[in-house]
Amino acid sequence: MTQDMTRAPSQVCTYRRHEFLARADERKDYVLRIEEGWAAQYRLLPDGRRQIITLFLPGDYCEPQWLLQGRATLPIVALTRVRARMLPHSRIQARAPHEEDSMIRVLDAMLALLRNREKWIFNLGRMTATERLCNLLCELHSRLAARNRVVQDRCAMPLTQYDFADIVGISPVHVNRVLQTLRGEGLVDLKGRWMQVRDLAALKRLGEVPLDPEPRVPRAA
Amino acid sequence: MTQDMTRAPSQVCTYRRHEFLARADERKDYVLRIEEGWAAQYRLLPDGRRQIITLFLPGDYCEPQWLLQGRATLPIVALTRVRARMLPHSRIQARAPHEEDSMIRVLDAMLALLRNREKWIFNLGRMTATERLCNLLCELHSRLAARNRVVQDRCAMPLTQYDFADIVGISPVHVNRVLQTLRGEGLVDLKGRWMQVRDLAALKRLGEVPLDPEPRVPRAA
DNA sequence: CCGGACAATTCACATAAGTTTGCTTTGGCC
DNA sequence: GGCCAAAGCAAACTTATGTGAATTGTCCGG
Repeated sequence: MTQDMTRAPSQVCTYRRHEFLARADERKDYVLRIEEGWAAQYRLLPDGRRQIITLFLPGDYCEPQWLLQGRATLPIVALTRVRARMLPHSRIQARAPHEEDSMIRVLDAMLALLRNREKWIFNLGRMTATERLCNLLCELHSRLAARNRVVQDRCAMPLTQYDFADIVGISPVHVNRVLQTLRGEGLVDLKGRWMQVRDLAALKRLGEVPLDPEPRVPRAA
Repeated sequence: MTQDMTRAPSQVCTYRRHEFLARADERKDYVLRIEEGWAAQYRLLPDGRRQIITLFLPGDYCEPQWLLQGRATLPIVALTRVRARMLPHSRIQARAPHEEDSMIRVLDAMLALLRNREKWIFNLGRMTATERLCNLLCELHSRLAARNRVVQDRCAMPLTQYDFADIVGISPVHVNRVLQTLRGEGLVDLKGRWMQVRDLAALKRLGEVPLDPEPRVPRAA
């Protein structure tokens, strides 16, 4: 009864698809580490327009901001069945810096996710539909690869074309058009919850445009 | 010679329009607090496409991430003549929590700017050109008002229509079209580096769409 | 007071992407 | 194994926004 709770095994929780990991303005005294499945943080308008702001993949901390703010700001929904580990703040603070789930590590992961938003803003503002989708596919591929979830250029891809649409800010119909083209050109193959990357280099050429190396006086084209 | 440098008067620096406050990958051991003028953090493509990621207004810390990362990631350029105060890390760390420029305060300001990106992502992804511009004008109005820089519904507005375009992700020509309309409808008047808000309520109705109050299963329209 | 550069404006036209609708396929579940 | 809802797909049509290019306005410095 008097054992150190900060060392006790952490609680695992599961969510079904479309279930909420968090609702707006909900109080939170823990952080989730996704073990399995995908989740998304989003904003939704009464007229139905939805924009996904953050994607959480296996291995991601969801949502580290809770550490600093004590509550969720935006809803988070499970895109698939999700298994996650609950990490109470006390537990995180008790970890030594080099340990897993230590404060620094969690904050570091948080910064990485936040830095990524710069890229998303750029994408939404200045890239064409094709570029946005290629960029997203590259991002997912590399994030999954970093977690050893890509084998032989194949990885799970649980996003529906509606999900894609709400990430890259275009219509579902247009997502379909673009994916058809990419498939036709032999770049990627999305089929049955799986993605097969056939030509990663080409995909990167289309989606990961190089930033201007030398700073010039910035002006619109 | 042996006085406490963390209490010495901080250095003030000035930049002319189009001058860089930071370049990509530059090492930084200080944070700037903008005293006067506007600056922008952006990404630029070789083909000329530019997207502004963050706007820094008087009173903002620019760029707090430097505190945690030790270097800039994206270039920052002065949109006007800028006067800023240099706050070395050592100086910030020496401040007590309740003091100005203390670590908590700076980090807090950082979080506010980062949280704002969620709104920008939504805007770029799911709002029409008119909505985006109205939203931006509302944001600027309220940020300036918070710093007591709005008098009688009038405030400085140093952004060119090219700048607007690179913030809300549309073409300069279209910015012009939309602003004409807004002026014609008596909502706002942009003229000669000044903005006059004639109908703030209407502007908010157009730009600050309410988030969906009750979480539903999110789906594209 | 003038010249030059930058900013705003306008117009005609091009096009990427949205909308609507319906059909087909897939896949989870009883 | 078959049913049903969800997801994928397709075609026709509409539209918001982009492009290119020329004109006008404004302002700062010499």
